[in-house]
Amino acid sequence: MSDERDFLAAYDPSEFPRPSLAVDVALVTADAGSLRVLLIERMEHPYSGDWQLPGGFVRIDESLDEAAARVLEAKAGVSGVFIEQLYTFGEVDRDPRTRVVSVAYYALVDPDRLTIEDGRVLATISVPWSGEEGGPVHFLADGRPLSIAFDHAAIVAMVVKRLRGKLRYTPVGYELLPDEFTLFDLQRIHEIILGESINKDSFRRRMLASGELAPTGRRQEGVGHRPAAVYRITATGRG
Amino acid sequence: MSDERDFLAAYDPSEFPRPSLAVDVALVTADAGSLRVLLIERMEHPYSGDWQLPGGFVRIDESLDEAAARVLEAKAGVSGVFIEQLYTFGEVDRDPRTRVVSVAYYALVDPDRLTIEDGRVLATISVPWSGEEGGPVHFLADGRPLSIAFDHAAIVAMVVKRLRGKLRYTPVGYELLPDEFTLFDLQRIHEIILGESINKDSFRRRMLASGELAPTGRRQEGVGHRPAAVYRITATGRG
DNA sequence: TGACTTCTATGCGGACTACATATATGTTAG
DNA sequence: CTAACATATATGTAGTCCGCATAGAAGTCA
Repeated sequence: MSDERDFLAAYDPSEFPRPSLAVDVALVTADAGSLRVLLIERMEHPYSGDWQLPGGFVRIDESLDEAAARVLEAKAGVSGVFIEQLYTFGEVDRDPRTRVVSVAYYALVDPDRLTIEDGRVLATISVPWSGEEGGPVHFLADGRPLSIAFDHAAIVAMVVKRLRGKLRYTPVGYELLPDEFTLFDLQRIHEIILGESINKDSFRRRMLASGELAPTGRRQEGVGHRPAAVYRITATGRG
Repeated sequence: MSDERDFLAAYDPSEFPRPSLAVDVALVTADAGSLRVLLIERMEHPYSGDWQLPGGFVRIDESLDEAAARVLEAKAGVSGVFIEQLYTFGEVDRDPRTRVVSVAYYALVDPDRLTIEDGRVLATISVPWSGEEGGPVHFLADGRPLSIAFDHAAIVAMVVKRLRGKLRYTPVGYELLPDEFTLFDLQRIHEIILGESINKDSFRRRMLASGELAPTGRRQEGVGHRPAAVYRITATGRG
């Protein structure tokens, strides 16, 4: 039984080399007809000039969830948003410098709550596959392709797949909207995530029947046509 | 920017303490009307006498998937089965000895392919919640409750939740059956995973319409009633 | 040979969705 | 002030899928 030796290694870090442990966070938004993700420009080797997700090493005295929230706050200035663990990436050569295993998280936020600082970009995610097939995705800023560091493109690809999967049975779209919204706003979010158009009437009926929406009594103003009713989420929808 | 300091820590393990990284594997089977999971009795402090999942530390030169497969082979004698990453558990105090972050995997296997050695048990998983609510699960061996080490009960609870979720849109049940099976065998697997009975006719129609089943032309033998047709999985079902 | 058990096939009603049509309610142009 | 316009909202209809019920088929066993 090698358990004993393994535990010595765990107690004494100098005994056996162990992987470093990091978190990377994909901060995702839906805007202008596309999913978008916050990327940071790398200034150092390796992948200098490429773009990466906000990330950082896990400290010895914080949980993974805490590390992800800390990284999101420190490198994207965002806190208090929906954030969830996605998957852990552990290929041996995913970081050319040293062995780094990364626990990937994704966060969802209303684009109005974001401010983009220097050296950051809210890249458009281009998804060349439909449904939940999976596959690579591409990144654009101002219409030009971005080069992505490490395996971070694969992380974002998995986020898209996860979002599409969750949308079939969970009210994930609300996290990408402000507190109050119209049914069409919500439909637009669903269409952006799924990458396909949705039948308007079915969508309305489904959403209103779900019990997750509560009318505020208010309506849109100054929209040049009949104003839509404004809704917010019920407690059950938020759970 | 503290990246520089963090990277020094990554390069020089003695600079900053870093979490240990382990994998734990829940080897799951369906038998005798219940989901079951392989547990190993602990012989040492902490949790001496309690039961745990097969697990081990991730080596510096192997990927997470490789580590999980190695652990499953070394501690359960099983290889070549379905295995998939589940979730990464990283609460600070989940191991009282030292900080250990664990990437949990789950594996599915036909019970006939298992041999249970000394100090192991194929525990029955008792699930006191329905649907995909989630919540705690309990473990029984020979009708008596087992005490579970670390957070491994929570890991298995998440496996059950994941299986129920996957079953709605994926042919996960095949992994728990031998190569050839009847429709009722498959239905029994689904019922065990979901924890509720399924309408027989709807299930038949749904499965046959899915295109994932191919009749072998053979039938059951010596069953005391009309024998059921024997099926195997098509290529699309296996993907 | 006939009773018995389970498999297999078919029919029917309800629930849900996609698509089509009709009506309501605001803005804007003349 | 009124009519054109645009979109929201409501209603209707056909197709699909699921659950339930019924009936026939194909084995074993007394």
